[in-house]
Amino acid sequence: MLISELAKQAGLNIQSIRFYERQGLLRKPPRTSSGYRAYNQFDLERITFIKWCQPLGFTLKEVKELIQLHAAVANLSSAHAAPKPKELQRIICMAHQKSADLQNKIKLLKSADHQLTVAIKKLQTQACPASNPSRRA
Amino acid sequence: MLISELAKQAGLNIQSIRFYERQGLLRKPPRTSSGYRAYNQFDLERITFIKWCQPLGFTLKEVKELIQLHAAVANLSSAHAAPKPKELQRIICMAHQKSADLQNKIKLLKSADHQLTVAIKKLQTQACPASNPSRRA
DNA sequence: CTTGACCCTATACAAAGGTACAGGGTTCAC
DNA sequence: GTGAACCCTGTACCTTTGTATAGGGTCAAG
Repeated sequence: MLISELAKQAGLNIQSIRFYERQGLLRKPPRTSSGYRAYNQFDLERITFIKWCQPLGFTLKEVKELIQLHAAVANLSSAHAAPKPKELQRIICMAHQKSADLQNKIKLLKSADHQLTVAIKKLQTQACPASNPSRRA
Repeated sequence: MLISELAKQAGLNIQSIRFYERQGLLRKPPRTSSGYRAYNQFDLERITFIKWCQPLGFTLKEVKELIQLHAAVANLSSAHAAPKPKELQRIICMAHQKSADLQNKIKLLKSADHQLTVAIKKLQTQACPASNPSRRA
């Protein structure tokens, strides 16, 4: 799969793919005889993962860490090339940190949503003062 | 309150305050006779609000919209200067959109956190294979 | 009446995350 | 064998969200 095909399937543009490669989020792919990047399904999945992470508020740097984390877990399953204990501890620590961050963010978002919901109710009372829903609903 | 006092109380630097003013997130404050910006408690609260919004993933542009929203709701309470119906509808619509965004984001974050938790468990099994907690815990 | 700690404007720079363009090679169909 | 549609590298540029710096005015203490 050449770069434009990957871009099309992943829904992002060619420049961004090369940018991700420079940032170390995508591997340096093998090249065809004429020097064209040759991608596979794995690269597409990687981009899908990156695009999933971003709206969650992870920076590309953090996504890179998550990819390492994922690789470490995958290695457990494949039962070879397990990381050294120290490295593993670092990854676990990072994962805990990310989890705590996520939970905190969830809490804040819930509170924000609650406040927003209250605000909407107030606004709607104002918007339709004639039809008071509390009377018959 | 001069700008450095506000900066200190709000926990952000002077340049950022002027930047927010340029972006329309803070009002253009009245000036002293020598041209110094004169702030009050309202400005401090505004900054507190901005800083609360940011970790929730709102851009400054969105925060600006939320401020409009908040102003609209505040006007309801003070029972004067209520916005025209059309404007009010627009604000309600925006609020609904934001609420939907928030709920979606919460869902994604929960799913992400779940996956992370699973990953951590797997890693910990690997990290301490000798002490298997499922045996006695 | 000078010195230090403020304030002002304007402009430049920074990091993140892309996006576009210039200048040039490759491939394939006609 | 030439034109369109690809690909390459390198570099420049854009937006967001600030931070820093230059050049200069203000104010209060000593």
